[in-house]
Amino acid sequence: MAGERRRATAVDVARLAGVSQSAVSRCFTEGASVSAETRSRVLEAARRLSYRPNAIARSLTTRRTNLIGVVMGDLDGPFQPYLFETLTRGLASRGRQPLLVRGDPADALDGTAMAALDYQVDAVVVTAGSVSPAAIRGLMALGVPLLLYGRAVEADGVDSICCDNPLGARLVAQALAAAGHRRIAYLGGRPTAFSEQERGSAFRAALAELGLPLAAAGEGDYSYDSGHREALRLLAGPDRPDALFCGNDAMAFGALDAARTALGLRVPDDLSIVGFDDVPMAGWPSFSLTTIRNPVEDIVAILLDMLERRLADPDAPPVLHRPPPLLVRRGSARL
Amino acid sequence: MAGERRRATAVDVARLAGVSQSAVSRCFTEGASVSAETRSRVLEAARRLSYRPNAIARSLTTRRTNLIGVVMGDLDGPFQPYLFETLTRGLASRGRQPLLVRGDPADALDGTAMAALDYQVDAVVVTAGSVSPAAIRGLMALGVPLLLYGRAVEADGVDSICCDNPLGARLVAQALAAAGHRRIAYLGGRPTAFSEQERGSAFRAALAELGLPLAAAGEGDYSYDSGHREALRLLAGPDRPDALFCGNDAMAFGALDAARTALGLRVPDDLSIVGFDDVPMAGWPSFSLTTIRNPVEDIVAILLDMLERRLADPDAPPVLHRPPPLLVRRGSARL
DNA sequence: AGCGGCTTTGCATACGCATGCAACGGCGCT
DNA sequence: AGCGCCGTTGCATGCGTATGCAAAGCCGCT
Repeated sequence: MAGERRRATAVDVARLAGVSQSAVSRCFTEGASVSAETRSRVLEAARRLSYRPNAIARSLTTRRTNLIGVVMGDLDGPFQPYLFETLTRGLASRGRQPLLVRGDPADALDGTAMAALDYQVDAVVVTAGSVSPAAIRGLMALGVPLLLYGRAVEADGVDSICCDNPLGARLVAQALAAAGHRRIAYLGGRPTAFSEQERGSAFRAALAELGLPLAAAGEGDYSYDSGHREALRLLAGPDRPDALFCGNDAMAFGALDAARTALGLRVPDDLSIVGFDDVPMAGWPSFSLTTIRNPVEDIVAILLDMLERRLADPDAPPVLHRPPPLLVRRGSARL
Repeated sequence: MAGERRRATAVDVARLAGVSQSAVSRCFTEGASVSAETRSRVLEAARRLSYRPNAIARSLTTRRTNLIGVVMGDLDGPFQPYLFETLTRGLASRGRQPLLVRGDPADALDGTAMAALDYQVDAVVVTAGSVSPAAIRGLMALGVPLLLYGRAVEADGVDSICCDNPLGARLVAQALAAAGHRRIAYLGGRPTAFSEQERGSAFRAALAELGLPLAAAGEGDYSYDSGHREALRLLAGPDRPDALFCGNDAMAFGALDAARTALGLRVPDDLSIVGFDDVPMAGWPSFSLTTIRNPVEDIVAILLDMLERRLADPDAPPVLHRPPPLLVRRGSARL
């Protein structure tokens, strides 16, 4: 019963059920022509042999693996796991298998990573924030549908969805200005990240439009540690900023800890801190982080629809979605 | 160049290079017999056609997919992503592809989850904390090597590795008692989880040995929210505990927030809080959580060795590892 | 009874690759 | 020159499944 050395094949089932291998195959193929009696005989035989169709062999003839390559970077911060969780659940619920492709280190996709694509994935979804443009081109050259999350690219057969970063940055600038902050600082993430490029430049532009200078600027890497470190630097000087906008929540948490614990500042009385993403942790009382909500669930839902559409018609025109983010007011900013 | 409708096959490469398909295959097979000249001609042709061997087709004949099924539950807490990250990196570095199998809901593996196993994974690694014993048996019946993380099971062809939970729980009990705590409470995780069963009973036993009563007990589900909720309940009564041991870090964070923010308690002066796992966040100043270190990196390293060993010899005797955890003293407990 | 149309079935083949086997060629040896 | 050996190559086949095609069976109809 347990631990057969060799898994049963369709031929084994066919023999047991007294039918041809084709008949067995048809019993496991949606919409194939089989009589009710044959089907039940076959299914019974299959059950007795614990037979399940070999997805690998099947995909060889159908030219569909049902595998979706998911390119992602580190799961270090709180955001990536949240996104990954949502995405893989969604894929599973649509009957697709996520196949992990590790990215990030050096922003390039090395051999090990690309090896995953040898499994003939039906499509590739890129969620890693900083995959180099060269790597993206490499993926495009693969001749496989490509879905990009978190960046906007215009190219044939490439769909992308990316929260409206500039809008999010503007919302923060306007809210801070309206609340009377005058010495506003910005802590950016990894400069190679698309989201950083959009958020940083839009925030600067919005401040300029409002007639406010940028009091100080730091460069982190989207990690808690970098947020902590840069906040210490930005807040140490004489003209301490009265507000700090961080490129993501993880850095905002680091900044929050630095401000309160290391510098003894009161948040939001002495300093307003605003993040970006609204990860689940942002709502924890320890942080109560005011932030921009990156509507992950909505985005993933749309992404999955885009995926199905693209799989159904590889030649469909490329699509770009930019869902709007939202300012979530909690306790870390005086707004 | 970009976006060929059909990927090049070994036959295409063979034609271009003027050799047989076998020769092409051998050029991509480690240790096969090919002359230097043929190899370079073939590799050049392969490059021009962007040819990469089809891993699916290859596995059909080699009977090895290089895919490792990874059964995991939610990535909600801080621990699972940390573990998953470490594990998938390790797998990738050994040239293996993780194929995700979603578990948890109802502790069972539903059809969608099992479908992943139709891809002929070479082995299955279970990391989900609460997969029902029935589901485990189902996996064993698959006839595929099974590696269990976080639980101990004795069965042929099943290896397991699991941090020494009883030892961890004892360390906490002893440290709390030695520091003079007398009203010690315990907040357990999901009762169906193996780790909870070990931690809970060992903690109770250790307290009893030390001659201390269990001041109060709560039942959470390993989530931050449940930690918050149960802490409020446990700490509300008249004889407030002076120490609280939580079944994992996530619940400890929730308890910490509840104690400090909602109840206005000073930690560790009014109340000591100890967690289990030592996730990266535990070191953040906001929490500075005293906790038991679950040596994830070491465990994954051992797990990967066990995996290789098992793949090399499916009939090797089963192995059980119980690496010892360690008490990490930070600021959340008066020890 | 005879016929056309529909459903069900099996046969044969293809999917892309790895590999056993035999054939071939070059080499050093006697 | 003749022999045997080894490195290299191609041929043929098999992995487990899906599917086009034709044969077979069944039905209701005239």
